[in-house]
Amino acid sequence: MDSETHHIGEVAARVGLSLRTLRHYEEVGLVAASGRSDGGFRLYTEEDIRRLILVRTLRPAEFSLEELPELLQLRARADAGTLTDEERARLAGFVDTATERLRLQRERLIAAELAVDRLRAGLGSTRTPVTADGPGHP
Amino acid sequence: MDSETHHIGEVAARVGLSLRTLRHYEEVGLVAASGRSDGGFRLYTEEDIRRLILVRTLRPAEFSLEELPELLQLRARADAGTLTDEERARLAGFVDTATERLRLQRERLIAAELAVDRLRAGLGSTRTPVTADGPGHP
DNA sequence: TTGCTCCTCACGTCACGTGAGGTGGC
DNA sequence: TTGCTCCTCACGTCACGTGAGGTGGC
Repeated sequence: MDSETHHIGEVAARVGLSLRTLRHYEEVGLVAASGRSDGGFRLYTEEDIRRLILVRTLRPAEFSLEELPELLQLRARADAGTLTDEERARLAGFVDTATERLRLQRERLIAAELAVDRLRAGLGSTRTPVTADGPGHP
Repeated sequence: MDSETHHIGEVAARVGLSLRTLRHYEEVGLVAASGRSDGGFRLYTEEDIRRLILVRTLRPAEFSLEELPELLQLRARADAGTLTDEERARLAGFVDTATERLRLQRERLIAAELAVDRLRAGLGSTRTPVTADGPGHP
């Protein structure tokens, strides 16, 4: 069961990452396709895809591709209920770091939205070199 | 008036960018210090600093350092009320692009926050390798 | 005069993008 | 057999980080 596999193009489209990004994730040992076809095509399982989605989802927390494997491993062990005290502390550290970074991102996002709103407002003041007639070409 | 200038260290601290970033922005022609001391120290005016803050604020909209000068120029002309129709259209394009990107960022941020919340929840289930006694070494 | 701040190279890094040239699969 | 998809190099890019070696300013 669960022998359903998928080619890289389909996976890239589904998870919203580029082919190059998927290959890069494999190069650096973050997410590898579980198998290969006889011809050498990468074959991704649904499990692989879930891992890719989790990685993509966590990216705004700005973890490097190098530290994500440990985080994913800790998460798996947490789900399995097999965390040691030390691992629990490590995972808590990741969560704290992520939380703080996301808080910062939210602040910056709000500031950026405000700035763009002001830009749009500046656009609104239709003040093309004012001649006798207003704007609006009938 | 307004002859108040500031050294790069003070500016970096105020705007929350690194020294290297400020120098890089000057290298690529995005924001240059208006002056230099006799000894060659960069001297930033309050106007320079406002420009830096605007750049930093707009960064979540993912404009490249190369396209920001045009955007800032258009904004200045919008404020001055001297936009041509073509410039107004360009600026509107920037605003639309920015708006869409920020919308995406917000979506991703929310997804990331949820994922981190789930990670934290996984931490909560205190289930260290269950022997007869619970956790907590006295 | 002592530090702390600043300077200019210039190479390194991270996360991919972008062809170049070649093959697999329905 | 024709395309479309995939493959592996391998160099390029963007936005800086990180010393190395040297000087300015209160």
